[in-house]
Amino acid sequence: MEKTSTRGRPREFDTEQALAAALRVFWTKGYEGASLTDLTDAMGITRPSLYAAFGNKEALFRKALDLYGEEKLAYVGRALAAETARGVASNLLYGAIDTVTGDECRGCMGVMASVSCQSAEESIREDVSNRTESSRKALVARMEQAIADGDFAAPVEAETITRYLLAVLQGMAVQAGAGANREQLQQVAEATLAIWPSR
Amino acid sequence: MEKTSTRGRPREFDTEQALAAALRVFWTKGYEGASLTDLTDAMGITRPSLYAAFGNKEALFRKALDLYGEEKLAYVGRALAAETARGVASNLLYGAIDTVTGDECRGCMGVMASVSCQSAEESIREDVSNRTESSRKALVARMEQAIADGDFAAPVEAETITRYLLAVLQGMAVQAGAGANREQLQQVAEATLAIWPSR
DNA sequence: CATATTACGTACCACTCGATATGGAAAAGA
DNA sequence: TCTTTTCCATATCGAGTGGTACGTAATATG
Repeated sequence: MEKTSTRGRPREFDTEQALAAALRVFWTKGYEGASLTDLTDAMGITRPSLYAAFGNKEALFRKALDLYGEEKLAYVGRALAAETARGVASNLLYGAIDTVTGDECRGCMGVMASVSCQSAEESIREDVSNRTESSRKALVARMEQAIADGDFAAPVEAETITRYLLAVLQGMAVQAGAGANREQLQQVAEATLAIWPSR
Repeated sequence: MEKTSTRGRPREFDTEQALAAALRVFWTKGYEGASLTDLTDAMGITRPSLYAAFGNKEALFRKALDLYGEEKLAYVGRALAAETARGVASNLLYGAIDTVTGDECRGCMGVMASVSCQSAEESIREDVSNRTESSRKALVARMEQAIADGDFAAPVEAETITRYLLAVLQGMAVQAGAGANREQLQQVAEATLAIWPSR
C-alpha cells in the first residue's frame, strides 16, 4: 500500500499526523464543507503533497473515516462485550457522549455523512452506509443473544430494539452538533436507561 | 413586506409555487448543496427574477423554512394538544414518520441544518437553532403540564423526558435520511411507545 | 399615445472549487 | 560527481459558485 522506496527525497511531513489533522477538519466541516484550502492549511502541507500522499479528496476522506472508526469508534466493539443488553446500551450511550462532545469536534461523522452529503459523491454515502450497516448488524446479533439469554422482561424483536437504540444515539449526535453540552446528553442517556426494558 | 404596486409589468410566475419548489430543493440537497442553478431550474425562473422576488439565497432559504414550518410541522402544534403525555409522544412520533418519509423529500430540515451547515452562514444555523429551541420549550411546557396531571408513573423531569423524546425523533430523521423505510421507522415509534413511562 | 415602472433574458462578474503541469530542491545509488 | 528518483512550491487549469449589469419586453398610469 504505502510506498516505501528508499530512493529520492524523503517526505518532510508525518503522514499520520497530517491524516489526523484532516480528520479534524472533515469532522467539523463535513466532506463538502471542507475545502482543499481548509485541509492543506490544517495539515500543514501543499496541495500537490496532499495528492501525492493520499490520492484525492475522496480517498483522503475514506482514510480519515478509517482512522475515525479505529480511534473514535473503538468503544462500540467494547460495548458489545458487556454481559447484558442493559450493559451494552449503557456503554454505547456513555461512549457516544465522550465521542460526540469533543473540544472542537462535535457530533458524529456517520450522522453527518448520512444527513448531509446528499448531493455529494454517491459512493461516499454508500461507503458510510455500509460501515453503519455492519455496526448495526453486529448490534442486532448482540441483541438476539441478549434475548436468548432472557435479558428482556417483555418480548422484544432484536431488529426493533436495535433500531430504537440507534435512533437515540443518532439523536444525541444531532443535539451535540446543535450545541448540546455533556450534561444535557447525560440526561438523554439516563432517561433511556431508566426506561430500558431489560434488567 | 410584499410589493403590491400595480404599475409596471406583472410577474409571470407564482411566488408561492416557486417558493414551494425551492423548499423541495433545499429539503433534498441542503442549503449549501442547493446551487442557484438547481433552484432556478426547479422554480422555473431566472436568477434575476429570483433575486428580485426573494432577495438572495439566504433570504430564500429563510422563507422556505417558514413555509416548511407552516406546512410540514403543523402536526407538532396539534400533537401538543393531545390529552396525555403518551398521546403527545404518539402524535409526534407518527407525525414525524409522515413528514420524514416523503416521496423525494426525506429527512428533517432542522436536523439537516443542525448537522450540516457547519461552514455555512452562522446566521442560518442560529435561525434554525432558534426555531428548534422554541418548539423544544413548548414541548417542555407540555411535559410539565403532564407531570402536574400525574401522567407519569415514575417521577421524571420535564427537561429530561423532552430531550429524550426529541433525540428519538431526530434519530428517526437521521435514519430516514439514510434510507430507512416507513416500516422501519414505525418499529422505532412502536418501541418508544411500548416503553414510554406513562399511562 | 407617451412615459414610467417593473419583469425577463443574456451575458457576465469576481471568486472558489478540486485537481495539475511545471520547474527546482533534496536525497539516494552508481 | 552524476544520474535518478522523489518531494516541495508556484502558478495555473476548467468548471462551477453566488450575484449583477444591461438591454429589451410588457403592463399600468397620465
